[in-house]
Amino acid sequence: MDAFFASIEEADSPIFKGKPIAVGSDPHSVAGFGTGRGVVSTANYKARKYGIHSALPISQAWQLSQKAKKDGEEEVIFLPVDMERYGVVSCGIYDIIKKYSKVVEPASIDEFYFDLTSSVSLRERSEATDVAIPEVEIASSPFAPRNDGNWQKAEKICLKIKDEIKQKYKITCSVGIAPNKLIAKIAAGMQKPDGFVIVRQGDEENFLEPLPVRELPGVGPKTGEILSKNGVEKIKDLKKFSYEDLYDMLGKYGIDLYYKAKGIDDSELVENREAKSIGEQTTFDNDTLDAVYIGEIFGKLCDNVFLRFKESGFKSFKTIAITVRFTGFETKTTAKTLRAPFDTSQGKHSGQAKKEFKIEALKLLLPYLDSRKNPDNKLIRLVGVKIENFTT
DNA sequence: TCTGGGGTCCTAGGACCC
DNA sequence: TCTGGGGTCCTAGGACCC
Repeated sequence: MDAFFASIEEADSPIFKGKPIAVGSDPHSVAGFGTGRGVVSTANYKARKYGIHSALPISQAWQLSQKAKKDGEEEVIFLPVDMERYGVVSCGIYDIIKKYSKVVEPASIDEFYFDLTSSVSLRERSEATDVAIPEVEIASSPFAPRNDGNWQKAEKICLKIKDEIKQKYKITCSVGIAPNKLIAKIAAGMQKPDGFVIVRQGDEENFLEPLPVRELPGVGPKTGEILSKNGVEKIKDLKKFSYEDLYDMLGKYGIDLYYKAKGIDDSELVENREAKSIGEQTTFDNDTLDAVYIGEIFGKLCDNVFLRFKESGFKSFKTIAITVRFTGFETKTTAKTLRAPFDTSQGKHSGQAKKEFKIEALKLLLPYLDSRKNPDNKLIRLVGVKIENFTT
């Protein structure tokens, strides 16, 4: 999906239409200062023109908005994240895709992989084949849609899906059609927003070669830096190295990269991923060592995590982990795996089980509030709690 | 200058077992 | 006094993704 959160807000509230929007934490705009300490989740394209983008500190986004206002442009509309709403839309999009493909993998709240090899013949019998093929122009790209058999049927289905999503939710998405997930993902990102890119069997390497290596999923700032120091800027440059070279450079991940650079990816679609952990964390408005205040917030996090776990359908978990982040961003974690799984389903009143869980979690947190694990009395910026190792 | 919140996966070292 | 090799589980930290 394109600028998913911001697009939904824009579609839901006509008064926002055409205005610059940043969805994220509260900028705390008071008396001419933006003091909020979160980041931007999603900015729509209008706001991106101001230099506002995902993960930008909200205070900086606020500054950019103020500057734009001074220059006679529109102020940015800052909106809180409404996950529940986005989740509902995400499910609706899944349902639309599911009509056209038997195998759908939700990769995140706004990304889906779906397999059209098996459903193309299915669609011959149904409505997608009745859709007129719109003229699709991909500016002088060698990867532009062409007329050829099943690829064209796949193309029709994807155009239909794009159209249904646009009709129902008034938002756009970008689609990549390719022989595997790796290429499809990169292709989908190539022409955002409202993009549509097809990379056929055999074209994978030509498609990848000129792209910056950072375009490969999994190559982030650190790996990018290591690669850059070894003279790798484009995906093409990766091919100068044997996989032994890449293993020496990056460990096991180097082997992955060796194949990715050649466009090779045989990973299967995963339709139902089970959660492996459930956690919540909060950054305080002001760093603090106030045990009562921290305890209160931490207790709420525990309550939420416990509730979400009960809703998950799992019965018990084995590991509790807590996170503490100090002023200066130094972050510590403590985990404890219980001898017996923590059973939330039976044997006790659920209120009792929750209380016991909170006590266990609190035992892990407390040393950070006093000299045991915080001898310098550093102020705390964030606390979090997470559970993992689930059993049914 | 400041750096959210929800996750997944990997690594390294230590404890422990046979 | 000097000490292998295979394996599992656990903890802490880090890279990465949306």
